[in-house]
Amino acid sequence: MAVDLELTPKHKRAPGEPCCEPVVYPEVERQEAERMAVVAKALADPVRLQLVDVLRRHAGEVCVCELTPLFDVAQPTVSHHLKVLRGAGIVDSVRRRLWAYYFVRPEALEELSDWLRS
Amino acid sequence: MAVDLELTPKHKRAPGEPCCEPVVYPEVERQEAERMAVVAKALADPVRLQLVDVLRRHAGEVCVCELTPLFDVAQPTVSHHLKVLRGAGIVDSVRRRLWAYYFVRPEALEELSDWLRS
DNA sequence: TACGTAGATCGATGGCGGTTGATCTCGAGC
DNA sequence: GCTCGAGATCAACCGCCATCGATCTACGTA
Repeated sequence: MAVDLELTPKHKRAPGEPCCEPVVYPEVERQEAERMAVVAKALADPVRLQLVDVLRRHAGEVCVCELTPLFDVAQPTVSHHLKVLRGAGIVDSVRRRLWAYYFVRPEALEELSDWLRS
Repeated sequence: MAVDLELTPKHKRAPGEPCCEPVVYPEVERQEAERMAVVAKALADPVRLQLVDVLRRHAGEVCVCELTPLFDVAQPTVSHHLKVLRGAGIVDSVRRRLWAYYFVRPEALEELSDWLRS
C-alpha cells in the first residue's frame, strides 16, 4: 500500500540490513556536550539556581552571610552548593577578613545559553 | 580604621545580632527555580544534550533507529535517556508501525533559556 | 591569651541516577 | 500461528549527590 511508503519511506530494506542510513547526527561535539552538561548539572538544583540568580543581580560581590539565611538548608549545605558552582566555573570567591564574597563569572554560562537560544 | 568600614560596612554590629540585614534576595521564586532545575537536570548528561541537539535540528520527527547508533551506549540506555527527556517535557514521541519517532517541544526550554539570557 | 564568629571541611546517611543484560510487548510478514 | 525486529521495561549494580551534625581553621576583639 502506498500509505506504508509514505509513513516510513526510509525503512523499506532487505532483511539483515541496518534499519536505516544515519542521515541525522549531532552538530554539538561530544566535548562541547560534556562542557555544557557540567554547567547544566551545576544548575540542576533549585538552591544553586537561586544562588546564581542572586549573584547575577549584583555586579559585584555578595557576602556568604547574606546568602545563607535565604534558604531553608543548613550552612554546610550552602557552602557545599557554592563549592559545586565554583567547581563548574560559574562563580568564584574572595576572602576578606572574616567574610567570604562570591561573584558570578558570566562567561561560564555563555556556551549553554547560546546553544539554548540557537 | 576607616579601611575596615569601607571593606565591610554592613557588618559592624552588636554582639548577638544577625550578621547583616537581608539586602539581597532571589528574584526567581522557588517554584520557577524547581521547574528550571528539572530542565537543567535533564540536560545534565552529554548523551541527552546531544539527543536534544539532534532533535532540535529537525523540525519534524526522528526515528529512534536513527538515534541509537549515534552513541556509544546500549539501546536500553538511549531509551532510558529519551524517557528522562520526555519526563522533563523536553521531547515527546509517537509510535507508528514498528517505529517510535521523537520530537522536541521547544516551549520546555524557553524558561531556562530566557533566564540564562537575562 | 581566651573567646566568639564566619565559613569551609569531614563523616555518615539515604536516595537518586547511569548503565547494561535479559525480558517483555507489539506490530509485520510469511 | 510462528518468527523476527524495534523499542520499552525490568532488575541489579555501582557510583554519585544532597543533606546535616560535628569539627576545624582563620580572624577579630577584649
